Amino acid sequence: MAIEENGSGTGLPASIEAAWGLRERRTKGPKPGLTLSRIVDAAVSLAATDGLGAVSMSRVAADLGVSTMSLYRYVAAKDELLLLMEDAAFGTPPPGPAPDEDWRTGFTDWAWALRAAYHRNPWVLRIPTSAPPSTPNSVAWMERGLACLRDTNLGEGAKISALMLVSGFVRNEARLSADLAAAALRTGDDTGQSMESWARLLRKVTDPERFPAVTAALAVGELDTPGGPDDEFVFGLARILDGLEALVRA
Amino acid sequence: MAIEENGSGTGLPASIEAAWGLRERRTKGPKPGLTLSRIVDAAVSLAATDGLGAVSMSRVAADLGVSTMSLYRYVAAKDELLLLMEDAAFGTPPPGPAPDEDWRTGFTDWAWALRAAYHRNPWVLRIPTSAPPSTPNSVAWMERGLACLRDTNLGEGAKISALMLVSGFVRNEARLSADLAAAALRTGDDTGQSMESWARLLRKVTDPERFPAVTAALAVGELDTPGGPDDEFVFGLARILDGLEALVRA
DNA sequence: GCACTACTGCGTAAGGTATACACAGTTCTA
DNA sequence: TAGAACTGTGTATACCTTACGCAGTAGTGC
Repeated sequence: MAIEENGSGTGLPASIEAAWGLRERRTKGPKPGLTLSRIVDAAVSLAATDGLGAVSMSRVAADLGVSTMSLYRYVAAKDELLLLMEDAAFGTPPPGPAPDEDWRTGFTDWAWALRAAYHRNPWVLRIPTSAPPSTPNSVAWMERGLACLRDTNLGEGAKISALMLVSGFVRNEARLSADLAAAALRTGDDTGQSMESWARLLRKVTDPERFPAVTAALAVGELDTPGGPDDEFVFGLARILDGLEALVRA
Repeated sequence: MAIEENGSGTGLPASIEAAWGLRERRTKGPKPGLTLSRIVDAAVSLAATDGLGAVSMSRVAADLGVSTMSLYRYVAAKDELLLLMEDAAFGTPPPGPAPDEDWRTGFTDWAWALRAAYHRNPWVLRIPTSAPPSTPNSVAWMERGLACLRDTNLGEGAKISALMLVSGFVRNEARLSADLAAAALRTGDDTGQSMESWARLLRKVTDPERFPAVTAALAVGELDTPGGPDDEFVFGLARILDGLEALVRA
């Protein structure tokens, strides 16, 4: 990602500044035939249909009917395009909490909304992360999350820590279930049975002597009947929010 | 990742079965000049010095003094090599909890040890994840984690959920601090100041009207003085374990 | 000892990737 | 109207993974 020193001094790449609405376009040369958002949209729909692996500069350009290199007039490197794709995938966050809403219900809604965004765009999870959030929608999501914690007695640092804790959890959980779904697709099972096939694998490979705890877990057979697909998420979120609540009450 | 149907029927790729010690080697042809572990070691030390991006099949082969294609006699695809690299990076987990140890202290130690493993091998965080853990050391780490929860009243499903919750948190936290360190390296700040430079960026870009909560957080200035590098980890782990403890006590 | 078989390592090549650079054409500004 | 600035594009480079076929080697069965 090329960070060039430009007038605005944000240290952001030019394309990201453009996404923020800074950086008015120069009026000199020929009118651009493309827009940053048209490029990003094309890349996003490509990722949605064929996966992130299908997103190459040439493929995106071909879908837009332009040459590969013309994309580089809008984006300095592929990294930047990926960053913008991520921003587009998240979109505008849902409205913040109602004025007198309990912080916990607001925060819970926020977490579920974030999870839904990942589920809508699972390819986002395959984008290699590079830096703290700096794109408009990412920061907007952050804003909404922080707003939920507004009326707690947490310090600002703690609020941000709590936010990172929950958003990290959501991302992780989404990644896990996406991996599970992908593995299921590879082995041909349907998604519900992929936990089961993992359990079957572990049973074949773990010896009870060396892996007593794993063996015990497998013995109960709870792994084979995974229950609803939301269970893992519900469990983890409840634990984290319980832990936060203990802190807020203190 | 090519999954071929072989005798053992684990559904695992041949190289991973070899890592488990299944699959005795055939004695027919010429003696192999390489070993799986020599290949993995070379790849790991390459990643350690030059980053995961430097790990290409040709580069690894060159470091071993063999041709690129000979690696494919030991590994069916690069994915498999990456999986084995990850397994090697984690290594054998520390011993499990003492017999009468409190679950919480044992679990805490486990989380810190996992974090240390990530910090020793930050390139692991750049490996795209693909499936639930199925390599020897990964499962061994899982075993040790589950062992900590042995004497709690949690169901086996809940134990696994708790394990995934904590291990996901650790991974996420490690990824975050690695990203921060990488960003700092890009901008030339030292690592301690990278939070500060992120705050500076946000200040430039967020307008108080649209982003009141973010602005408030920035105003306090707590972001600029990040405290110790462990703070975020300590905070998150404490919250999660508090949440788990509430469940265990109930 | 000899054929057979299975295996190893390697050279070549195909098809993909990102992107540096030069160049022609276009549009606004002085 | 000249010049500057900007756009799109073609070409070229330097990578990448990996499919395939071939030559050589080490055991096995006769």
